[in-house]
Amino acid sequence: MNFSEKLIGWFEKNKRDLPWRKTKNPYFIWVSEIILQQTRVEQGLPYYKRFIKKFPTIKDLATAREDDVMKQWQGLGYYSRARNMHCTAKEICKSYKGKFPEKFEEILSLKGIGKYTASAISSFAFNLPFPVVDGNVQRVFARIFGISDSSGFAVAEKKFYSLGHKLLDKTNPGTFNQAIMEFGAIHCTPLLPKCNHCVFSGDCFALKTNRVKEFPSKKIKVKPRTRFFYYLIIKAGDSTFIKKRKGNDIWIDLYEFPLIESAKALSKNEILHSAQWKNFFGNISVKIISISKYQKHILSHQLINGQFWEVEMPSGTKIKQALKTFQLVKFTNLNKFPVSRMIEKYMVENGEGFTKNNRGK
DNA sequence: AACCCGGGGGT
DNA sequence: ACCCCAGGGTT
Repeated sequence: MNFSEKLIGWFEKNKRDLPWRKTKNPYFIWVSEIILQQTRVEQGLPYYKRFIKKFPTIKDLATAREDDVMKQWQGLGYYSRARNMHCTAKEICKSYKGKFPEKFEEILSLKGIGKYTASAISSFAFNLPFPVVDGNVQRVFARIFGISDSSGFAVAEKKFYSLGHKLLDKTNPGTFNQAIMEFGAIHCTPLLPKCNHCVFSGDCFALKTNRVKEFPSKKIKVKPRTRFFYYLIIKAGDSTFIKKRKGNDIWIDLYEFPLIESAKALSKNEILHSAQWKNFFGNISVKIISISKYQKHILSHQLINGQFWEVEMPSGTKIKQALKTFQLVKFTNLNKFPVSRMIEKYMVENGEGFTKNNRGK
């Protein structure tokens, strides 16, 4: 048996029953691939079901409001994925009459679709012979063939794609690609791979040399940056101020409360005398209703300490220019706006009229 | 080529 | 505390 026969033999016995494996609709496959980038199947599955129900066709997605698209993504992370999908849906309507392109180069040219996703869609939906190389495939290849180059670098990438092209079953690329990723995801796992009963046990370099733990070689990780976010929940009757995040930072296009940010922890006094506080309130005396404990919010690359201040401005206060750049929104309407997990968690526990995003189970 | 972008779950 | 995940865009 060759590589592909062993692999697909294993796949047919062990594959999971997943909704995107039952369709050839390139739009559904695209949605699933984007959701599953850097995201586990169990976490992405409810989002996938909700997303294609809310936006059943490319046109539905293209004509949706940005806030509605972001709301569907709320809590998933890497929000540029949602922005890029929205943009690409519009592009497909404009340049391809709403029909998903069927050529690899066309698919690859779309925003948010790189080499991996273009290969996945091409092979799954159109049975084109492009090998997928994701984290799973790299781990499987690294172990079986003893590739010690650190993944993420050009040399390693060339070796992985070269192997992929060589081993790919050209008569059935879609099944081969799904099989090798599934094999990495549930058999040749990062920790505790099931080497004692493996179809490649006779071929695997790492196993034969008793060096499974050394493959794939680890990449150097960056030290996360620490930040302190002080969010002001300003009570103005039954309303409060929010604004969409912009710029070149995390959580772009999600909404948040007026924010005082610092690279180090600030005391209550430091906040009350900060330039940012004065920018919002000037010298008027604001009533502080409550100050929450720090909420630690961990991202892969940042550690954010969030603190929520509930404050009330004296009635009849003239609103400073800084606050005029915000939207005044009723507490009961906060649910309509996509927010980060950190804000969602706080509001679910303490906010008025805010319920958890319905993301299934 | 290096850096940036979230969040969750496993160990 | 550390690991990893069906990666892609920007600089």
